[in-house]
Amino acid sequence: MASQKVTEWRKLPISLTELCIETTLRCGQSFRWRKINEQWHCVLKGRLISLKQDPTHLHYKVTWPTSTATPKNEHPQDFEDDTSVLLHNYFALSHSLTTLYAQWSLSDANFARRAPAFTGIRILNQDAWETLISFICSSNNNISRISQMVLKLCTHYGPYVATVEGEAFHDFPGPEALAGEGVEAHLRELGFGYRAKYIAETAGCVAQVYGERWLLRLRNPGVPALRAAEEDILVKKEEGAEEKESVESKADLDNPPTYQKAHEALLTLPGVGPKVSDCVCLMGLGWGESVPIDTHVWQIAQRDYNFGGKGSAKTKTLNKAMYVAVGDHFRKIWGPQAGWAQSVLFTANLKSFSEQAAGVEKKRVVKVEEESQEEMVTTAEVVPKPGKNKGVVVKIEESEEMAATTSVAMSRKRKTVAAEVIPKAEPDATVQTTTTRTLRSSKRIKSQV
DNA sequence: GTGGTACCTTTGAT
DNA sequence: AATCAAAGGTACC
Repeated sequence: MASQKVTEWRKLPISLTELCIETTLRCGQSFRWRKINEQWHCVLKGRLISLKQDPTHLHYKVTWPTSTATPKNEHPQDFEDDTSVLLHNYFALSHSLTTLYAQWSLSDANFARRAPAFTGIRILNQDAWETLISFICSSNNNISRISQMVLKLCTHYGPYVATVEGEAFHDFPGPEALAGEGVEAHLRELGFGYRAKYIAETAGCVAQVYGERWLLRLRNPGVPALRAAEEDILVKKEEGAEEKESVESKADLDNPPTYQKAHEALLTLPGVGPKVSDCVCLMGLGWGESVPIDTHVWQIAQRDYNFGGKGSAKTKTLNKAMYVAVGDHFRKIWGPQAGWAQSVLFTANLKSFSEQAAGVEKKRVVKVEEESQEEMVTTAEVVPKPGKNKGVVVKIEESEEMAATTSVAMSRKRKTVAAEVIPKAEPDATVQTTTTRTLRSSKRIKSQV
């Protein structure tokens, strides 16, 4: 412990409206950041990162593990530069959040009303594998327990890195670590419930069938991976593999992934449905147009965007068609980074942030009171309602029509296929017929390995 | 092809 | 005190 290698504090210039770690790290994107003594800590890519923030800068220091005698550890100076790039990529700092908020506020009155209390919320560019497993854990669950479960995964299966104030920090375990024999039973003992099977089976698929590289190939090519060298590392790793692999690799260059393809591909994993797939696309693969529709966003869509209301009498519940319709609507009004805007409203809707929402809402009401009494009446209650929001009323007919066609396409893919077919990036024409998501077939895949 | 229901566990509300 | 719904859903019938 005394032999931990710790760098000095460094800083990146950034304003609180561009990034607010207090909100971004607590809003249910990443489940591993822990706050100790006013500093945030998390292991990313083998190193412990500690963060603190003031109005003008993000301060960070790095703690490297000592015992693991990788050659890199002998040159800590290389790592400091690496960490700066890592943080830049992790927080996706190439996007101007201020500009995005301004655009969303112009095109959406509801966003303009909610966002002022929740500035600085960014979508994190996280590791795809970690995002996948974390959000498999998230089903029918709450943020507090998800965080506990992810912590258990790390302490039981991930490599130890460092200790802060007596608390051990491990990195997130790789697919191989979670693909072992007794993992499912062990995770059940640890309180994972029915998710234990999903995690073990998905780990088996990724580690033994699809290959770890498969996940990286689903990334948005325009968004760099956490470490720029990540793809190269994986390519090198598998260079000695069979010829078939390299052929696939060439085919991929001709067929770059799209959001739709990535979404479909993830659906083949056990425990991954549309919502979890969208979370991985958005936060783990760099697809900004992905909009995960969970119970909260569905509530928002009904309350603030006229979904599931009088117009569409039948659909009170969120079915597959409605899932697509809601996402399409948000993409329409928010544009290519719709998933980023979604996370702002999502956070504003969380119970754990209700004070923050109420606080600014009160201030706003006072302001409005001076200007317009009529508006004041509608917003004085605890739950404000959309006032001048008629411009974004949903065109239900159009949405349902689109959803219907998509639904047919989605259902068509529910066919069992040989395991070898799945890992490949399919040609456009056959995308919908080459995937399966039945538990039986995923077991078959595992048993073939 | 849709819509309902079970699934693990914890927590907060009645 | 006991019971219940909800928690960033998915698989199966």
